[in-house]
Amino acid sequence: MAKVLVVDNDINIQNALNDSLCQAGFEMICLVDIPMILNAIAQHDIDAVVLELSHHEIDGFELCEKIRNNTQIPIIISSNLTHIADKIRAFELGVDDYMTKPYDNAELIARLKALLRRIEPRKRVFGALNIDAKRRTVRLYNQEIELTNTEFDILLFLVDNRLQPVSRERIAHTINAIHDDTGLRSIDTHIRNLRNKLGDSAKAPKFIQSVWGIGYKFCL
Amino acid sequence: MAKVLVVDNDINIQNALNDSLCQAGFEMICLVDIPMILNAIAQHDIDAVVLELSHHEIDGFELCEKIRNNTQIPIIISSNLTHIADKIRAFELGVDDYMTKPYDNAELIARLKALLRRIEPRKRVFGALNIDAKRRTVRLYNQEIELTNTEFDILLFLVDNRLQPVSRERIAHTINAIHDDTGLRSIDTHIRNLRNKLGDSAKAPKFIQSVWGIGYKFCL
DNA sequence: TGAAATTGTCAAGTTTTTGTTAAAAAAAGA
DNA sequence: TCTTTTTTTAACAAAAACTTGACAATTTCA
Repeated sequence: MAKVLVVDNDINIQNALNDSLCQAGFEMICLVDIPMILNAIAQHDIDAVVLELSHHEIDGFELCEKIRNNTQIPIIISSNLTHIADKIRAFELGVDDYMTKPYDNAELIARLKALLRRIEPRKRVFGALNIDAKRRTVRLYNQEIELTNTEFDILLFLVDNRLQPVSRERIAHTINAIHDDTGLRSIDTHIRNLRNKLGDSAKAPKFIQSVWGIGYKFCL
Repeated sequence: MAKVLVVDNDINIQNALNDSLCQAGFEMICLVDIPMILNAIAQHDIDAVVLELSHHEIDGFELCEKIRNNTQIPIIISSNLTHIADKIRAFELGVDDYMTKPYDNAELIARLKALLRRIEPRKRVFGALNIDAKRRTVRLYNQEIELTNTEFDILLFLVDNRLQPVSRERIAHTINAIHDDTGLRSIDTHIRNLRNKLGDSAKAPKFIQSVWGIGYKFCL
């Protein structure tokens, strides 16, 4: 089931949320340390974030920004701040929903579900292709396929931008924090190896399509 | 810009919403007839729906259901019903957001934007022509048309400067970071190919019109 | 009307980009 | 360290897209 990260240092709220979330079939973890939060998200270990804005130690807006720099993970704000300006600021930072306290946990869960059914986070299933981002495994026709790290990262990146052509530069960025703009052609080789392992071909692509002059796209 | 369908028979709200939406760069239409609503949505003519639940003539919940039977178009509820049960029922019917009156229109717009950026790409629609900038696809009469990169870039540039003539120099700039002012005539060829693919002609242009002595313009 | 300038069209020719392969380089394991 | 795996590079072939130039057609303006 989906795992929700709750960032709130109020123990009572944590407990109440935990009950509600568990009952609704979610898994919940609590973190209040920024590096740990960012790390957990980067590991694809989290499906959604419920974030208390007016935190004691953390600037919630700043944290939003940091999270959005790396991922498009769903974020729901839970806050005492009722001013429109705060809401709008949050939405502009890329937040998906904003609830002002006090609220009914049942509504939070309904909103969470509404958001998750839009995103379909961990379920990356495209026909016979099944990708588990957290475990970093790929199954094709229910049979596991062994990918190298780079191949997996490229596939995930393509899938998360499905139907959109992505340049070799952008692919290089995601698989290699530092890159020197040289060696973009090695991506062609990775794509070729990926295609081979997926039973795909350049001429009649089922999954990865070449986009002339741009790069590649996942076409499912 | 995105087109929002507002389903609310309160004239005051219609007007206020229209002001806010227009200012935010949205286009708005109002419909209160169910067949017309469903038809407009089926035509891919709408990007999002703002739906008043406690309508006099319409059962909002039922309409939600009908809409969801056909499409995954974003739906935001705007309602007097403040009970949790109503909210949850709406979310379970597939609604994306739920605002209880009275609310600040600025918040509605922030939420609308948050939703639309999840749903993805900006679409440019001109009659039968449908351009998706992010996916770099073009549909004419709901049928996809294959354009080369340059053709697509030119079309997008013309569309984004619609009704105003743009010179070959400016077109060349947008499709070619470095250019040497020679070979502007190749743009004529691109235009020709574009017109062919769009079923357009120089003599009786439907989309791309020649502006003698200047260049071309998108005339829709 | 007629000349000059501009645009339309088409068929090459040229350039750019991608596919493929093999081998070298780098990284990871043992 | 040595072996194995993974990644990058280089080279060539193939494919796709772009540009060019010639000529026809059109528009403008004197």
